[in-house]
Amino acid sequence: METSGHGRSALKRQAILEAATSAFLSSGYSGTSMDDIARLAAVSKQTVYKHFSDKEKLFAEIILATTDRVDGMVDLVARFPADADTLEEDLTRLARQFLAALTHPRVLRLRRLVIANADTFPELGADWYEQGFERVLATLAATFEHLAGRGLLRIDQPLLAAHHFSGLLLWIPVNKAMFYGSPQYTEAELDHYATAGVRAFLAAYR
Amino acid sequence: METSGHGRSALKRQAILEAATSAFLSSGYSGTSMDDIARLAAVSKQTVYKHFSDKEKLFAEIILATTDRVDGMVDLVARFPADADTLEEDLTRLARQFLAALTHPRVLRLRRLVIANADTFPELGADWYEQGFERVLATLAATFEHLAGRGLLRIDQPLLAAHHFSGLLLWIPVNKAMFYGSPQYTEAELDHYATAGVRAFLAAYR
DNA sequence: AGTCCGGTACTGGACAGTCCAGTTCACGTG
DNA sequence: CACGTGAACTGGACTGTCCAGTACCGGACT
Repeated sequence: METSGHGRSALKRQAILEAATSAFLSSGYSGTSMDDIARLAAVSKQTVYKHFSDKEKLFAEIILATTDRVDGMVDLVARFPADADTLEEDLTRLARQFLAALTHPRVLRLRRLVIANADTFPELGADWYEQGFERVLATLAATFEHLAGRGLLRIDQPLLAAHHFSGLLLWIPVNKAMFYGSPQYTEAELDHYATAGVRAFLAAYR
Repeated sequence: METSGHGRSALKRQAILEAATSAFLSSGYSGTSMDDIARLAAVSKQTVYKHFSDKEKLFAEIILATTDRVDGMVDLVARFPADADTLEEDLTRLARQFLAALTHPRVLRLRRLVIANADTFPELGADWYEQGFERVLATLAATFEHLAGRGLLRIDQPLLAAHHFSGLLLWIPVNKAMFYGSPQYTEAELDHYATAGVRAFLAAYR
């Protein structure tokens, strides 16, 4: 079974995945019917069932597919420059990119979707957290440890520091976004969260 | 309509509320049927509908009823002692109580329930956040401002400091709990989160 | 002509909300 | 202390709707 071929079948499969993703994201798991998905993909329901044995499998595939996208974020963190002169500036830029990534409406809705169905699909929530979040945090911890080795930061528990870094940045906007529909943050707001968070982080860990 | 009377009707109403709460908390909104609730309350379905016009109203009432419980937390924060000698100790105790309150399994499940249905019941999510979370944060900000006035903390934006305080403490455990079923944290883990978070906070804000 | 594939109609089950016929309970009256 | 009365409650049947998953048919391509 090829995942990105160009045959008719592969194209239909792709169309179904895209339709299902957008449907699940905007209406939730139980709010989306297989008929909706088929209609949106311009495909018969039969074809949907030919590619995915049931609704749960389709849902799981969509959620897990999104964990690839954290690779970019991991690279970003891994390539963080260790330059004493521009540390605050560099950290702020990194923070800003964190915030942009995690307050992206699509990511927020995905997050809500996973949380909402964590009871029904326990392994999905765990996978998402481990493959997505913990991977970034581990990389960030390694980066901090490296910076500490150069004497740029004073850190004894790198992973804890990484948690604190993200907590300072993300708690407010992400938390709020979970309870409200999906507030679009302005650039200025995100800049403010980034600079304030980094300032507090450096005050604590430099 | 008395809310806590002892008449037959009031007792039934109470039974329905309790049954519905536990059903919704363990099975979610759409996973709970009105028949389930009636059965669990040992009451006829008709009686349920006599007290609550429909499922949405019943759900809303349950969620909003829980916002009262933050009063205790608000009091706790408002009565925070301004003593220079024991500041770290006092803050750690407060942090520990925050953590205990927010990692209580019931609170976590409630939180998931609200987030999961924030699309369907937008005003519920907003209310919960504002009546619950923001109230505590505002009180905490006022307390910090007071401490800053006494020279115990160095704070220019009290509300931001309150956000940072809670972010340092809660981001890890709450975030994780959203994605996993409901991990029971040990006392030792919570102590660790509290002391580490407070240490970082004081390093940044003292 | 045979084989595959997509569309449509169907099945079985769940569930919100209604209706009704009969029962229990609280309570004031004789 | 009986008795009657009205309100609240019960059990269950019923309607209309929605939906996951399946069966079947007719047309296209080979």
